[in-house]
Amino acid sequence: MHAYRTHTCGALRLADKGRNVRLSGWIHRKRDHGGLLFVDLRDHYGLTQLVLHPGAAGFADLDRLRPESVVRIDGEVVAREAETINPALATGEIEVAVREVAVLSEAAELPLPVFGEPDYPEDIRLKHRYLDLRRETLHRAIVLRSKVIDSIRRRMTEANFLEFQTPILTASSPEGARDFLVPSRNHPGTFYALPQAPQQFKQLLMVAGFDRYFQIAPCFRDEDARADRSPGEFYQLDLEMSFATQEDVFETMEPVLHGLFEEFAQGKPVTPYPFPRIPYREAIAKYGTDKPDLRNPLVMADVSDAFRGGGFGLFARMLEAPGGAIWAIPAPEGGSRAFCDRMNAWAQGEGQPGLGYIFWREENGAEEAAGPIARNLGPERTAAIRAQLSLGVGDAAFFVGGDPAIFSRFAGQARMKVGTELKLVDEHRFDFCWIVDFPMFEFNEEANHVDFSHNPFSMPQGELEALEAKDPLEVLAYQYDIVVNGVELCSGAVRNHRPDIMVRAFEIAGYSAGEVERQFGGMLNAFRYGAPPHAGMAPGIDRIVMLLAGAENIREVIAFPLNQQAEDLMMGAPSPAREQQLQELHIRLAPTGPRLQ
RNA sequence: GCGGGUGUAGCUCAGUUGGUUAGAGCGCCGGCCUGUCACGCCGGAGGUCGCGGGUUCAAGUCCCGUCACUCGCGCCA
Repeated sequence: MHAYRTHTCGALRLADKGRNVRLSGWIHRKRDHGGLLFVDLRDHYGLTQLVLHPGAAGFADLDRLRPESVVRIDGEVVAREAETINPALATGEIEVAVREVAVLSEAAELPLPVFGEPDYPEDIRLKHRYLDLRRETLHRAIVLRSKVIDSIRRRMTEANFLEFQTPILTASSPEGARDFLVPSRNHPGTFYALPQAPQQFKQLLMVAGFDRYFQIAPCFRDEDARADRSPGEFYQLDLEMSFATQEDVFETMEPVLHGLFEEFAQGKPVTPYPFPRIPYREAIAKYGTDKPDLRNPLVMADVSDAFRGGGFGLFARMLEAPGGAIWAIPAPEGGSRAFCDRMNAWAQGEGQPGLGYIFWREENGAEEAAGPIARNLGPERTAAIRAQLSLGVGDAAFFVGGDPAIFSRFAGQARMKVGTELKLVDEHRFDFCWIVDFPMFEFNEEANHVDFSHNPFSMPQGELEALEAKDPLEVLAYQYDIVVNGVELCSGAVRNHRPDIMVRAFEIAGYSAGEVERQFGGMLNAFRYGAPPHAGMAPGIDRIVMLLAGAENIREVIAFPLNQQAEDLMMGAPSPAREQQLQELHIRLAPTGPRLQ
């Protein structure tokens, strides 16, 4: 007989009745009736009920042991009486009558319960992560993560991608985040950087002729955490394709992402491909954000014309300022004073002066537009707005005005708030879209010069000609994001593989050719010996799993996450270095730094 | 770095207008119990009300400061 088990705790069925079996696992829960003891034995695979009578060998052990102790038992599979069958359990038709018990590992009193999964403080959960991971929801989420990654590998390999490893100890790469640095022992005063992404290496693999690359790539960025962004490290499905256009990347990855989500969506519908492609400026205008949640059907509209020179003075004045605009958020079936007041109060809570509105109702048999804006604007203009937004009696519209560059973000929040409040957002869907045509440059007001708006290594649309001929702020890039349910999964781009175009692009952003050469000489040189046009992207693995697991927090899909302060409470990282280590690394700490005695 | 929220037993939380000895459920410890599966019943231990200061006859409760946790902003393509 095997040293620990003949079956797992999820395996036994009625057909096994009469078998002598050996099981090992954790004591999940005990129900002690004095003259009768039930024990739920748990392992990765499931739960099996053990039953013991007093005097049975091992009764005293199981009676005494605390939950989460590990035992091995020998016993006989017996059928349960009809009225004691537990339909909630896969093994619920049987139980194991225990003959013998071996105690493999006794558990001390638990710092957090495994059974029942009550809310527990994060710091305790993280400090005892191995216990937390035993709990069913977290255990399931980590299993899901493993299966998702397995599915990604399979799909990428089927699409003719090869998986590569790229260096962890490397040089600072051109992403904009703060680097994690690793001091060099052999080269005093110098540092490796952990990769923020394998960006340059994957491009070099294309230059090296490998055609299609992917990697489940660890990425390191020393930036602060968010609920959907773990501090320090995260994983991306990093990929790159040679001789590929933007459209080629979309066509290749849409089946992969669609198939992946469908496989794990548990019946929730996933956007069929081709996914919608929404230009950046259109996304801002319609949704107020470059990561729109398309489960929300509301689309905003520019209603400046209806207000220009009109009787509603506040908005009319805003429109006189250069670039001023008024946007409307339609609110079908939101046409009540109570709802409009509630939205207005919400806006004030968000630090806004308020949220203007019109709502349409029937009063004494006549249709009427209500609210202060309608009163001041007059019936003609109010009717024009209603027509433009295709609204009717019982509906409302909300208005945001000023400089769209400033208010668009809030308008987007208001769109989501209205959609959520009116229950227009279908939670049981995965809605994909591409955001395309990002501007190559933006104007940095503070520094008073033109900056790259996203990745400086993207290919400008129109290439060198566009850079020479156009206003830089009008140049678009072959740069794209993929968005699911309002979550930005990743961005990607057609890369700029032409040194001359790169030097010109950097020049526009105020960098000299010499500086570009100094900082990115390695990659530029590579492009001087025959580089294929190439493009790629890098969806975040943690966020994909989060969406598929329905998790609110990214720590729920990472086995051993750092806390919000980027500390590992279990292993005690970061920690001070020993004096000898510092000496070897040629490092002397500033007086404020922590010291290891 | 900034803003919001939270902080009372190991955990989740209640605690009235400032007023006697700060409570409940879960967990823990002990006892009883032969069909439970959130087993049940009885009993017990467990509190610097985050910390510091202030107001008051009296502070868990009011005020000021501070710390921790958390969500967001900045930052992060």
